Amino acid sequence: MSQNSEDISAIREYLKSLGLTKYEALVYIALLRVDGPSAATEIHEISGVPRASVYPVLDRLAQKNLVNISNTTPKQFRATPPDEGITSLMKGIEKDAELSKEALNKIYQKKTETGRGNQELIWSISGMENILNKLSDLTSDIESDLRALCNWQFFGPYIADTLEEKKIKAVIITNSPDNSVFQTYEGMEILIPEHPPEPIGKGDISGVFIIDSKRVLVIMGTTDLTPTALYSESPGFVRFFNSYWEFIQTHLGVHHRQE
Amino acid sequence: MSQNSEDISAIREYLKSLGLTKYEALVYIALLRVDGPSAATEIHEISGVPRASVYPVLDRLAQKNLVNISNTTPKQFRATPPDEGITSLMKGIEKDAELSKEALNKIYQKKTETGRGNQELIWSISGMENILNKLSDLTSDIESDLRALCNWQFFGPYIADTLEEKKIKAVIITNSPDNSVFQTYEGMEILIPEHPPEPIGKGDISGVFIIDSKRVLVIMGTTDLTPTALYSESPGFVRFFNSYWEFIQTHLGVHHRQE
DNA sequence: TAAGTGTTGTTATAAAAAAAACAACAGGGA
DNA sequence: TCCCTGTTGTTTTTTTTATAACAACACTTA
Repeated sequence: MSQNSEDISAIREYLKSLGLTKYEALVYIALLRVDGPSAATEIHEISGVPRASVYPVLDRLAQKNLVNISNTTPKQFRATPPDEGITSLMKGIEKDAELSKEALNKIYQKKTETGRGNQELIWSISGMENILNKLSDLTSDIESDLRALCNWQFFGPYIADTLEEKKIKAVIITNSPDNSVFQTYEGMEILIPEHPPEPIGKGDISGVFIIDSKRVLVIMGTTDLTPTALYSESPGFVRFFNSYWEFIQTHLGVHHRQE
Repeated sequence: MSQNSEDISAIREYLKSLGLTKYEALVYIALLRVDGPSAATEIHEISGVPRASVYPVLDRLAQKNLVNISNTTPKQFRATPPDEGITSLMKGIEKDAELSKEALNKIYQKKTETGRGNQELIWSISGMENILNKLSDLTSDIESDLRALCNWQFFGPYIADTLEEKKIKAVIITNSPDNSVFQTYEGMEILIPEHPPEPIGKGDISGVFIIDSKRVLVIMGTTDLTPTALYSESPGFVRFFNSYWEFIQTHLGVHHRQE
């Protein structure tokens, strides 16, 4: 067995997300490593979990359908295969997700019609995943047009994919990663300035997305730090980035234009 | 607001499955209840979470994409709509589930071919969900035939649905819930004894499933207790329930036969 | 057959970690 | 000056981990 402790730590983190304690994860991993069913003492030896603690841990794993028990003397324990076990765990979690969604929507929907509120605020979003989720939400609600300034590498293919079906008019100012061909659709225009503004030119995870001329998402990040984004419908904010975008379009010289 | 503390406790349990602490759940629920964005002090008042604790909680919720922050003075906080927020949470969990499945399968697969092991052991399965999962696994792996003795109400439609496509020969001894028509398929035979054995006759959650004449699942439960099942490939176990089943078939008199 | 030893399963207790709860301080704005 | 906001530190509570102890059972040996 070439299993090392780094791998086991990583697996433990994944299983922690699925609701397993450290001991539960260690015991389940140990059972998956052995050939056939095992007794508690053997599990203790392989997993490093104290022998007396192994018993309640195995009971909890059985409740979670990750272990089967044969009531022999000594008891024998067998791991549920990962595909079956993890699927079983996920079923329970998905059910709770569904129930919480319903219950929370009941609370939230009472407010939806009344609170249009606060176009004036600027919202921070942090973490690449959260940012991409927001971009996804915005593009799914898009009505008429998109103007963007961004790295093609990080955002280009996604935008082309997403907006092609809707026939949304899009103008993208972007860098040229190399002389490769851009995937576009009719109605999508690509502008490549001779001297792209610095974050774009440097290949950072940056972008300005102006949706329907009234909503703006600005992504500010570098390839080595956690990116942050700002989102707002505030007219001042929109105006600022509108003019920023227009400035880039008109003053930095367009080196290449592709439709 | 007619929200009571029972509802909030239930929602908290669901959200706990999704990895939220008590305070995180309370704050998110509070934010969903208010009209538009709120300041930290207002959240404290509505949620009952101590004011000083609200800040780190809100930071963590923002990391989880459940809250957006506007860095005004005082800061304003807004809840992500439940659909979007829960979906976002689930994405992370599903990713961890997938990663753990892959990593665990790597460990487990090294053992699959070598360990045929322990047809002799009898495995206990407890909880209706876990039992149904096992039945599902067994029926998806079925090769030639099924004999069963069970309540039609609990198991009949499932079996008919599942095995119809495979054209598996099945013989089911069951009770007659009333004079309703059984859903069957060609190759599935229904036997209804005049005096069904007691658990079956009483309508308990009981059943004997003999799969391919070499694997047996026995479900023992009543409608008011948590059911337990036994599963084994042990020849002795299989022989016992084979003969039990044959005895029922030949001695209790068949009152009705339907193909 | 009885005694001794080792194993198994269970429960209780102690220690550590995480979450909840509370206290206090500094800075900013009215 | 007072109040609010944001932050940090400390204490308490809860949960998990780690350890200790006991009873019962099984096996071996004299």
